[in-house]
Amino acid sequence: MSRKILVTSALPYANGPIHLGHLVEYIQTDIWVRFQKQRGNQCIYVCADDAHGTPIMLKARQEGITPEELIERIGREHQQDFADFLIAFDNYYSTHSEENRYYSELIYTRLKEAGHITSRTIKQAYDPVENMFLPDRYIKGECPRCGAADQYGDSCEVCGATYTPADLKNAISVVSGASPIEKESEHYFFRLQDFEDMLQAWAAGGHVQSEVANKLDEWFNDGLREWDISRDSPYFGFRIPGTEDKYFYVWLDAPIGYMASFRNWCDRNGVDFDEYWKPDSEAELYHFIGKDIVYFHALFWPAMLDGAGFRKPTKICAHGFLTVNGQKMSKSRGTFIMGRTYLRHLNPEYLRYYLAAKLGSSVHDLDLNLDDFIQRVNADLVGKLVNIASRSASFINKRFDGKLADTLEEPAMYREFAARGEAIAEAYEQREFSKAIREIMHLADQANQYFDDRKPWVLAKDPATLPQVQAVCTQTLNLFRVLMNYLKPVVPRIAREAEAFLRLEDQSWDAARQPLLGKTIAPFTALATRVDRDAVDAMLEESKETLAATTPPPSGPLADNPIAEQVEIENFAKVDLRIARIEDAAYVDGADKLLQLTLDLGGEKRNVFAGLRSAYEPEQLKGRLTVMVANLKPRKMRFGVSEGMVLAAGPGGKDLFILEPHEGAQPGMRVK
RNA sequence: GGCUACGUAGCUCAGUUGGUCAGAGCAUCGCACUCAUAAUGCGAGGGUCGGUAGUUCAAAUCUACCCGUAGCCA
Repeated sequence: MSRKILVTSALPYANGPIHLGHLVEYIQTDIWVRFQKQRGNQCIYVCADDAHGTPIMLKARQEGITPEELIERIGREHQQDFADFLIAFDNYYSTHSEENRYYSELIYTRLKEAGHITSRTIKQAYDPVENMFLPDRYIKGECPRCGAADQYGDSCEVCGATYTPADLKNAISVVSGASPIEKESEHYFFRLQDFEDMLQAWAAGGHVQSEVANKLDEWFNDGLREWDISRDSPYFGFRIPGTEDKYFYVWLDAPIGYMASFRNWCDRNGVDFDEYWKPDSEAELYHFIGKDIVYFHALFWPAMLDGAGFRKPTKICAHGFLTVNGQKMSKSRGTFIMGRTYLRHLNPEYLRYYLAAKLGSSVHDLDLNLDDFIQRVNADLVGKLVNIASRSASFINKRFDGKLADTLEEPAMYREFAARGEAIAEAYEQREFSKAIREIMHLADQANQYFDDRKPWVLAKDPATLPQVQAVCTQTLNLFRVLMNYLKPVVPRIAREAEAFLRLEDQSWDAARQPLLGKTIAPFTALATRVDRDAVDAMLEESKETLAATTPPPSGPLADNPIAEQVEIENFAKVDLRIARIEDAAYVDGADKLLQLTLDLGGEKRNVFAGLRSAYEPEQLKGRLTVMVANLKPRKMRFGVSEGMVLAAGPGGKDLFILEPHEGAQPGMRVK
């Protein structure tokens, strides 16, 4: 009997492009879904862009467009990337949709009515310039433990300390550069602890991997706490019903996006949504996710569903992270590879094959070793598998007009190949893709051995044995056909081309039980070409370049010191800037930062103390023109009175650069 | 810091409950073959299974500690 299965991959965030790390998950899910469909199950694969939250709001602002415009563009790019990697979603949607608003409000309302929502006032970091509350990642400062500069508000990347934004020294808002203040606000909370017993029972019921269950036990032992689900305006998201300026935290409506995307698909395909989501649903629900978001999917999500009267997931399938050449993906090494960059140089099915060959059901990280990738794809896919068809088809095409023999040369062997299908299917079902691939390649070895043993190239030389050649090659092509069928979820396009070559329709899993006999096949054309090392190198090179070009360094002058509030021109006019000649410059006794400058304003002389000593020798400055604030109120300092200031740029230390006018400017001229 | 994983031949990985478990593929070397996209077949070399100490008749497999790697700490 055919199963009903709804499958999701985690929703990619709509603020940047898909990279190879993302693709592990979509490829893993897609292979599993294609397998289920090939087995004859009703399997629906939905996904969507995760389109809400502060980062999207700010990125849109930075680009000078609306959040809607941003998520529309990113969503389009995501879908194109997925399509080109042969990820076959049944529906790809967005969390910024009416269906999602509906289900978010519905779930929230039901949770609230059941008493699972509370509210209270909390203190939070607030940007007084931008008038917005700041997530931890939007506050930077010095680590309170080790003093490292430029650390985020939640933890220190240098020493690993964790803390709250209030602990940071010299904290600034990344958005405006202002010092954050603490401000109170009412927040809404989801009482996760109400679901502790239910979650413990659920987690013990085989719905998560053992490693994940361990992790959950740890969390259970710590005790579950309520979850902050509201954010204050301004926020790009859904407003919470019954409030004026509170929004659902993006992580509340993101998983609900699974339902919304499915609902959207149901409405267009006449399928009953409730059949899949009602509490006693017989349909299966699988969520493929990265191990970093287990918390949301194995605690909050089942609790929300349970509390709102929906079914819980059948299984949470968490996978590990992708490393490249044994290390975290790195921009400087060129191993932070975008999906699009890969596609410009390499065949998507090769990545699918390589990842499948290494993917199991555990949460282990997996490594894309590029040397191994080249060898593996060339040896397995081209040398072993496709070669089986290539070497046997040439005889059938040349000697027998493309016609297969009427009987198999070794039927027992064929039956054995067909019988292995169940074990391979079981490996796919359990998400042990690497095991399935090992099995398939082991069979491919046997097919090559068989062909070698029969030596059709020898038999073909003697007219008496020529008929045996047809039998041997028919046997071999039949073996190839079985193997290709087993590998079809992984390399759908190659499999489709193989089907075309064998003049077959789209093959179900069991189709290969019946051998192909007596039929005429098409001429063989190359199904896969070898990976060229130059293409891999070019991809790495391009990854270095595009990242250098497209992603501005996170700490540039504008990021470190954002542009200040607007001022009226009258305010600017109050500042009297003049060209001045540095007539003399000298060190100041007892001051390690200052230089004493004597400035000539074209008649009038000024004495100015400037903090330039770390960057300039007095001799470098003498005789130069610069710009000074001429009407600055004189200020008495320990070393004398400073009558103005010169203009310079830079963060300080050696990096200070005084302004200098173009040729022709005269001391005393006003700058405006 | 606490916790969770992981550390097996040059590379990528298998190794169910401790007893032919020291393996596979690729890479390397030798031989064979020439049908095939120089693709295949046969064979060989290569690891004291991160380290140390235990439990046991017996440990890659269990325990403790240490070293290294990755992640989580809402």
